Amino acid sequence: MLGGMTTDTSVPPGAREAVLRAAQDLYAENGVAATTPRQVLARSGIGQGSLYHHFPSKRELAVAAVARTVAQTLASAAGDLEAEGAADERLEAYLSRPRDAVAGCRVGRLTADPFVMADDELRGQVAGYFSSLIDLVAAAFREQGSSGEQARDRAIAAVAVLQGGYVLSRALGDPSTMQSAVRGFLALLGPRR
Amino acid sequence: MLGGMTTDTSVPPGAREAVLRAAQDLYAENGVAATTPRQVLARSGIGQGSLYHHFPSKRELAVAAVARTVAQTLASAAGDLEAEGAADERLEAYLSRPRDAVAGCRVGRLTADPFVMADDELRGQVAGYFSSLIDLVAAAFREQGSSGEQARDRAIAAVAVLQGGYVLSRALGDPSTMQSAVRGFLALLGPRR
DNA sequence: GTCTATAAGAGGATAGAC
DNA sequence: GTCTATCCTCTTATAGAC
Repeated sequence: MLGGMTTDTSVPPGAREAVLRAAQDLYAENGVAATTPRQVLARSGIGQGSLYHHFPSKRELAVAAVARTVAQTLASAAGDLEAEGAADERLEAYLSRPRDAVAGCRVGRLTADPFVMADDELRGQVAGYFSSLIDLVAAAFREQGSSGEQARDRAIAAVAVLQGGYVLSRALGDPSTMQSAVRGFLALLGPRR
Repeated sequence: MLGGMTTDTSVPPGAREAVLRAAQDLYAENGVAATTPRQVLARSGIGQGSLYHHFPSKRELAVAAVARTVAQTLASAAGDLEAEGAADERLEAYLSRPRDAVAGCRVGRLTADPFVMADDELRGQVAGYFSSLIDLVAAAFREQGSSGEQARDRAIAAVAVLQGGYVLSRALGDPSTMQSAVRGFLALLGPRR
């Protein structure tokens, strides 16, 4: 094989690629509902009709672009959580890794997006992301010694701290708020590891 | 005095009141950006020009409606956090109180709203809410024995768990996810109280 | 496949009668 | 103060030439 297809971002541009990347970036900035096809065209540099040649509607574009964002974000998390080494170190590495907190979470913000929440498939993509992420984190907690229900509650709390950290950093315009949230959570977790 | 003015919701309707309440509800459902003046008119039952008689623009309506939501939500939190009794019990009561988690946080969701984030005053209202809320929670942690920086980190983590709990409950369409997040956090907090 | 031009509708706001 | 009617712009999507 000559490289994966779903998440490879280092490929010759191409119109379809350019459109998808522009859409992903614009969704990260303003969400799906507020992003117009015109904006996607302008940023990707292609012409009017070309967008509708590759994607029949705004909705189909959103499905494709959100799928990529979900796959990329999940792969990145798995990279930390399924790395080699002790489970507690992997958890700490994942939770405290650098994040552009003021920009917000590309997936989490979609839970407030009316266009996404009104569409079953888009909604399902977001649900799938968090379901998988929680499973990954819960597996690490189980490995580290927590058992069953406790591991799952801790995993959900951990992912919530990150998502809430994004919300607070964004609200306050302060990247350090995410760090405080993670530090506060890890301190509680720490003593008994 | 005959009752407070800023947050009283039990007052004769009146057009301005009806408009504000309709706007607050619609913002909770779809956000500010996606809520049209037409929708506000339809839900409040008033006529077209009447909206613009009370509020010069969509933006001014948003400023007034968001101010009310912030004041109400903060007052509700203060009710729990500044009640009588032990600080740890007030914290637990606040964190585990019933919430419509799948609906999302009326204030937190605004951090993903492009209309809000593009406007300094609206953005400032959201920042003020979280700043005050964190202060309230941090005060309780300090009272309960945590000191200085640790109390603040814990407060930020606690508020993040709630905000992230809303995001996860909404993403998964499952109210129990908020409960798991809070349970996971309280379990870590519990042993050393 | 890509472009320019354009149509149908919704969004935000205003005019002016009552 | 409240209503109906209306205006202009932007959004989404399509048509059709190249």
